[in-house]
Amino acid sequence: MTATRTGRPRSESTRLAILEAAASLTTELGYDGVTIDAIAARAGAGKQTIYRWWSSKSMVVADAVIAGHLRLPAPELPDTGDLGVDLKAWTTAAAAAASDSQLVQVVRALVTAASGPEQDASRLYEHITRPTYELLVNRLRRGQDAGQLSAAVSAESVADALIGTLLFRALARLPLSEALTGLVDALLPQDRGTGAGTTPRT
Amino acid sequence: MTATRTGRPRSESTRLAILEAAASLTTELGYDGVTIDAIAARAGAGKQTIYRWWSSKSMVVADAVIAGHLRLPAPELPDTGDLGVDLKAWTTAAAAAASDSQLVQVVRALVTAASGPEQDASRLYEHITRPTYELLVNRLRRGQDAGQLSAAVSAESVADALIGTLLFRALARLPLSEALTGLVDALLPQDRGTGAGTTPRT
Amino acid sequence: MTATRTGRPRSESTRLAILEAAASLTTELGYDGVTIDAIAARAGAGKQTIYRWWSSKSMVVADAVIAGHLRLPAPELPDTGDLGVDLKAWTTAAAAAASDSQLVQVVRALVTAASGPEQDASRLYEHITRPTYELLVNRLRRGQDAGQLSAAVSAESVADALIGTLLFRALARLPLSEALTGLVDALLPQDRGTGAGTTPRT
Amino acid sequence: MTATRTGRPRSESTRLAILEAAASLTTELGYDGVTIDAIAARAGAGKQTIYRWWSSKSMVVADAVIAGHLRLPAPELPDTGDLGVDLKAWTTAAAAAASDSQLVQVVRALVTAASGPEQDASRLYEHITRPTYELLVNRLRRGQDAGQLSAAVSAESVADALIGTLLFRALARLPLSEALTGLVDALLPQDRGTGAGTTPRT
DNA sequence: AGGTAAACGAGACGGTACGTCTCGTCTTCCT
DNA sequence: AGGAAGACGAGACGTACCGTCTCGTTTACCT
Repeated sequence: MTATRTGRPRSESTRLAILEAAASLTTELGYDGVTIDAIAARAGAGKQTIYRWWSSKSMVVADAVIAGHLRLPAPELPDTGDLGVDLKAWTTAAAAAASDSQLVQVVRALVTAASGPEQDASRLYEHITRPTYELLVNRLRRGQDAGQLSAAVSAESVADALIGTLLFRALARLPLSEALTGLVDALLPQDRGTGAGTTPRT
Repeated sequence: MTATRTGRPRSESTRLAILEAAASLTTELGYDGVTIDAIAARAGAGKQTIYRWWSSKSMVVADAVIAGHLRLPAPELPDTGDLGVDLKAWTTAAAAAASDSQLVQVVRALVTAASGPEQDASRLYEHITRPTYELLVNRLRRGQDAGQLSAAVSAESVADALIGTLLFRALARLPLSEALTGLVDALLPQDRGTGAGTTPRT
Repeated sequence: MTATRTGRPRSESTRLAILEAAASLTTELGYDGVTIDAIAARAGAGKQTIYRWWSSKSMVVADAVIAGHLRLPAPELPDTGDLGVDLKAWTTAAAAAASDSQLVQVVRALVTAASGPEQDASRLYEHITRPTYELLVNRLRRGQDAGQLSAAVSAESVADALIGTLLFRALARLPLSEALTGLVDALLPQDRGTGAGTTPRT
Repeated sequence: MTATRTGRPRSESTRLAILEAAASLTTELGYDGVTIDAIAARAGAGKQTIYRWWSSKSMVVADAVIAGHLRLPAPELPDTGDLGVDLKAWTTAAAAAASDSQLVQVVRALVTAASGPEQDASRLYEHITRPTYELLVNRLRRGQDAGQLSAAVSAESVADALIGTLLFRALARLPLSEALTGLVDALLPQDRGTGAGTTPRT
């Protein structure tokens, strides 16, 4: 029994223009550089229109990410049947993403946004972090089923370690590739001898 | 051949008062609630005196952390000779720290500060991140020497994974304890059977 | 074809509150003691609202003068038919005004304001100086028509001399009354024998 | 009983450098643009040295004027024996000075400085205004003795009118030449027919 | 067709904090 | 003791955004 609303309906084109503006401004200036005024100006919208539908800057940016207007550093994770090969592919893609300063910019924006109200943070987690996280966990579980990863280890913990390493070294501006390769090697001991990662780093 | 400086020397007491004020305001109001004006007012200093020595709010707070005016979530890492036991201790301390919202607040401040100019970021890394990182790496290396961790894995990668997991789950406001326990178990397979972590999480 | 303005219209009550605040602060503290911050605070307005409509402190004060919120040292000039009598009345009123330090304060503010951008200066001239100037010139012309002032002299020059004398001696903090009386006597020779001004000053 | 002062004597070269710096800065930036810091920097002096010997910015600038480091708009007043001719010469020189924007700048600086403490103002009057004023008065008195100006008029009032007109029209940025010419014509009626001023201005 | 109601753009509003500027004082070393 | 250097507390400056508040206009649904 949805109350039949009267009055002018919400403008879809304005909604899109606002998300688009938020996305491009975040990419260009980083999260802190984005302002509601600038979003409104670029979108050709009134500020009130933004405040009518979103509670804060962080929610606008979060929605822009969720709606896909902001390209996200979500490395692909194939499933060739060989977990080691697949994780190396993910590692390579992640390292590439981390070397793209615009993507890192967006990550920092999301970290900052996630520092905001609990409600905004969980919305971001649900739509952004969790999909990647569950993709990893599921692939790891299939690897365990195939005997490529010990069934005794926690797939979630491995996913945490992979994503955490990615996040830590990206934020700290440290080289990423060897760290992830080394981690995969440490977790998949039987993979010995196939990659650069087998040589302990100095 | 230090250039003999002339003019009134920098006031040490003012420097300390500013760091103290920055620390107490961060604790009370959180990072976003801190303003340069408030720091200056509480420290009994002029704003210019702050801007003369620090480039931004984040650097003042970072210096307060470095100088120890703000307690940092730096979990202790003992060396009992048993790497598994020591890492579990570190894990427990880390989880406790992550459940202290004030400490998490400070971490977020540091992440923000690390998003600034390269120079500021590396200063932070040198003084804050690296000590913890190297502590972990060294302990892990001693564990490898004692045969408690495979000599084939990269100690750095393991440290990255531990710190990364801590950072990721703290920022995402997810429970931390099991993730770290599970990771330690995964990395020290011979430790099987001694902890709660052996039961795969659901 | 007035451009149809959009957006919230300018608040008249705020405009008045700002002018009122500027006027009272000038009277209380003198021109130099007035600050934009104080005007905003007393008017209950934001600073930006002041800067949106006025280019500088001096223009706010000038507008307060123009709008009549600040009493101006504008001596009355009657028209009794006898130019000598009328100018003596103006002289007396001017001398009284010049002995009021608050009024002199305002004059100094206006001189300072007139030192600013050409546009501001001419606005002040149009609204403040010229009315007084033209009043004098017109009265002098009627005196010439009545044969009380030589038709050969320039009425404008006489007005310049009167106002100039007033300005000079007020700024130099010199006694004003005798100077103006003496000037009137010098310009209206037929008025001989009626005033104190006939006795040369020592 | 002159106390024989001990210690290092005041540096004459520094005193001169400060006055020189004050003069050049006033010319370049106008009175409001001058700062004690800038004077100190340009003079290669410490700020304390300035504050030790002068009470305020206005006194430094005033001293610079008095000491002749700032060229003043002091028109020459010859004495050919013909008062009309001499005043016309003065008028011409004054008009030329008023068209020199740097000189007008200095005049405005002095007006502002004269708005300061009574003590500073009278010092300025004594050294700057009065010499010019007395020059005029004396020349006018000699004109009266020669029968070229009515002995009944007040020489001081005429001097006030001349200087006042000059000041007024210079500050109001109005053309000066005709105003002064017209005034001279009005005061020296016997001068009829010799100058452009006889034609009433429109 | 006219009326009602909500969303729209624009932009002014009261505020807060910013980072800069200048003031007049203070502190150090040097001459 | 005077002087150059320059840090200090204080506080005003003019700007940038915030989130709110009118305006006039537009676009739907409901008589």
